Amino acid sequence: MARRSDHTRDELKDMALAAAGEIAEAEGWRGLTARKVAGKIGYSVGTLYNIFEDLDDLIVTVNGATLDSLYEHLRAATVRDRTDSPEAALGVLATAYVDFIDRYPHLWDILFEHRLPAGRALPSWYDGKLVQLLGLLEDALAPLFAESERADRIRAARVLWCSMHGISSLARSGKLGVITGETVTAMSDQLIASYTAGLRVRNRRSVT
Amino acid sequence: MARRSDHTRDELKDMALAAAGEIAEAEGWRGLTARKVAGKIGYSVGTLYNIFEDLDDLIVTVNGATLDSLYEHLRAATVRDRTDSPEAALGVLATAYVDFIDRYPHLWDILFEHRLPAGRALPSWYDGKLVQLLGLLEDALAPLFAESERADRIRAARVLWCSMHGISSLARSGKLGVITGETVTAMSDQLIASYTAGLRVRNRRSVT
DNA sequence: GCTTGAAATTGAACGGCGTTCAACTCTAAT
DNA sequence: ATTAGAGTTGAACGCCGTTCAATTTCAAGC
Repeated sequence: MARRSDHTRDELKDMALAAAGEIAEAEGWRGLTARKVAGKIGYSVGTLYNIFEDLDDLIVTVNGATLDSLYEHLRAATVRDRTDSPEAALGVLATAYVDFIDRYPHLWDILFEHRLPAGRALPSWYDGKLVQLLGLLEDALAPLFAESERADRIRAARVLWCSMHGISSLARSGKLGVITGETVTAMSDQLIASYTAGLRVRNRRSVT
Repeated sequence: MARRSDHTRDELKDMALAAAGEIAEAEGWRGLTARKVAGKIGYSVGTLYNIFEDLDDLIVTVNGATLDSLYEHLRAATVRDRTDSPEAALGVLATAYVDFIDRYPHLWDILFEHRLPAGRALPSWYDGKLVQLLGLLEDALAPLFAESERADRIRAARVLWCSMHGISSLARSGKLGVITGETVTAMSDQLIASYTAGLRVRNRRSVT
């Protein structure tokens, strides 16, 4: 019931985000509550509402951090495993993507399962982080497109992004029937192989 | 507070499902509560818990009905719009799929957003409904595969199913950047065109 | 027709949730 | 020293899912 000045506003925000991430990863979506986050950082729930608009705002902020670390994870993989074909580059990204989900399954769940209440839009910085991620796919796809086909390349990157998301999402939710880790890999391999083969044909480039 | 025998157990179940569907479609995921469903059918929450194990059980049952009507919607479309190529057949399915989401957006949301608590599995009938739906895709893809390539055909159907789900899901959640209805169509068209083109190339090689 | 046991139904109660806000305490500028 | 304002608290509100003792009715056996 008083000013403490143990931490600055920014420190508080970072602490809350870290705490929320830990709770989410430990207990999943259903366990992430305002009271728990507040308790974990040693403040009352009122203080949490002084930092964040509401729980949705907190979760969206957590998701922003997850997007950042996903980007970093994928970028590191492309740097580590250099490739000489779009197929191989996409394979590296897909592997890293699955790997990320394996490492932070609940953070990934929250990233994509959380929905703002009707009528509320994601903050504007969300788009930037997305563009960054899609950029990795666009780079990988670049050899398949001419300079003038920018729109096609962007669309192809989005399609692949969505498709990978769909495979992972349905697999994780158990809504694809009996699924193993290998099934996911087999499906993403199949997706990349066939989709890029199709792009090559349609863009009239030789299959190498 | 007594036996009423106004309705049989099955009638009650149907009424509850219908009520839940209406509430869900009207107010979305966040508005679907046990008390509201009970109120809408004129019974108390206790009775609801006599019919369903818990809210998750009710939602999963709702989702079963949604899967049925999605199947019926897609099947009707393939019967209505006869086609002569896999590409066209998949186009019809994709259009019907988008159409279904447009008509029952919240039911579709709940179908794919709801997750059972950790450790609980979907009921066994769920798989059957899924197989039925995937069957539609397998049929559409049939001309692209030899009789002996059944596993490949099944996998291709699943990949397409997941991909369409990914596109729709990310579009609906606003997690794809600025998205219009046309973008979704453009992406699904692109997916079908390139993916099938890729399948044609790859299967021509392996078959001949 | 009466008795009786099983099944259906109720609603109050419990603990937890997100969210609000009056009250309080401390900081910093004057 | 005073004071304006920002930080902090926790009780309170109205929801939520879920449980269960109590109550009422039905149907079967007599």
